[in-house]
Amino acid sequence: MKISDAALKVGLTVKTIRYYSDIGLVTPTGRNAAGYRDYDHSALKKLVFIRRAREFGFSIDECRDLLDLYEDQNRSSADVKHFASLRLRDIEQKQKELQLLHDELSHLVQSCKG
Amino acid sequence: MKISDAALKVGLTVKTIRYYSDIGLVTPTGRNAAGYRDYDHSALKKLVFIRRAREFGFSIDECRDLLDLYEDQNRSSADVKHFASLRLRDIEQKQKELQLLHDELSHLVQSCKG
DNA sequence: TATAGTCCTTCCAGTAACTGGAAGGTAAAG
DNA sequence: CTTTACCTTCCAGTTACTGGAAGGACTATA
Repeated sequence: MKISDAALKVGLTVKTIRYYSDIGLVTPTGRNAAGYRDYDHSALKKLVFIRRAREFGFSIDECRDLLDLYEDQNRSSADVKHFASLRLRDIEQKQKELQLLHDELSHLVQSCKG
Repeated sequence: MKISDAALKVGLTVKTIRYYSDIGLVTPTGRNAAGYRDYDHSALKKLVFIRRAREFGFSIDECRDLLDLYEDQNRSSADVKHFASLRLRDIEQKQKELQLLHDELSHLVQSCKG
C-alpha cells in the first residue's frame, strides 16, 4: 500500500508518515521499482498506535519505547514492561483529566446564551 | 499569588505561564511594586483550563476561542457556542480513542513476558 | 547590616515535531 | 502523447515551548 492510501487509512498526513520514515520510527515495509514507499498491514497498525500515543502527549522517543513492546512482546525486557505500566497509569490519569475538560466545556456550552 | 506558586497550583511550568503572558493568552492580574507578575483565583482557573485543553491537542488559538466562552458566557456569540459544541464532539471522540489506546497498551503489558 | 541563596525580570537562542513548498521523476486516464 | 495526480528529496518555516545568560529583588541567617 502506498503512502497516500496509508495516510487515509491511519488518519495521519502523507507528510507526517514520511517524517516518521525519515527519523526511523516506522520505516516502510519496502520500496517499489520507482522508489515509492510501501506499507503493509503491520506497519499500518504501528502508525495507528503512534497516532493515538502522539495525540495523547507521548513523545516520539516514548513512542519508540512503546513500539519495542508492541513489536516483540517476547523479547521485551522488564524495563520496557515497567515503562509501559507507568504509561498506563498516565493514560488513566489522562482519562480523568479529559472527563473534567469535557464536563467543564459541556457546562459552558449549556449555560451560554449563544 | 506569584508565578512560581501559580505554576505549582495549576500544573504548568513558570516558563510556560510566562510564555502565555507574553502572547497575551492569560495575562497576569497585575504586577507588584517590583514588577513581579501576580495571578488571582480566576487567572488560575483559566490556566488549568488551558493546561487541560492543550494536553488534549487544542491549539493556542483554539484555546483563545474557548477562553472567550469561558470568560464571558453572556456575551458569547452563536459562533463561539457553535465552535465549543464542535470541540465537545472532538473531546468525545478523543475519549473513545484514549480508551482504545488504554486497552491496547493494557493488553500489551499483560501479555508481555517482561 | 552584610551576605548568601533563591526568587523574579527580560531577551535571545535552541528544540521537537511537524508543515509548506520547490524541483523533478513516475503512473494512470483520456 | 499529454495532462493530471502522485511520488521522491531537500530545505526553509511554524508552533509551542524550553534553556540559559545577565541583572534586579526578597528572605533567612550570621
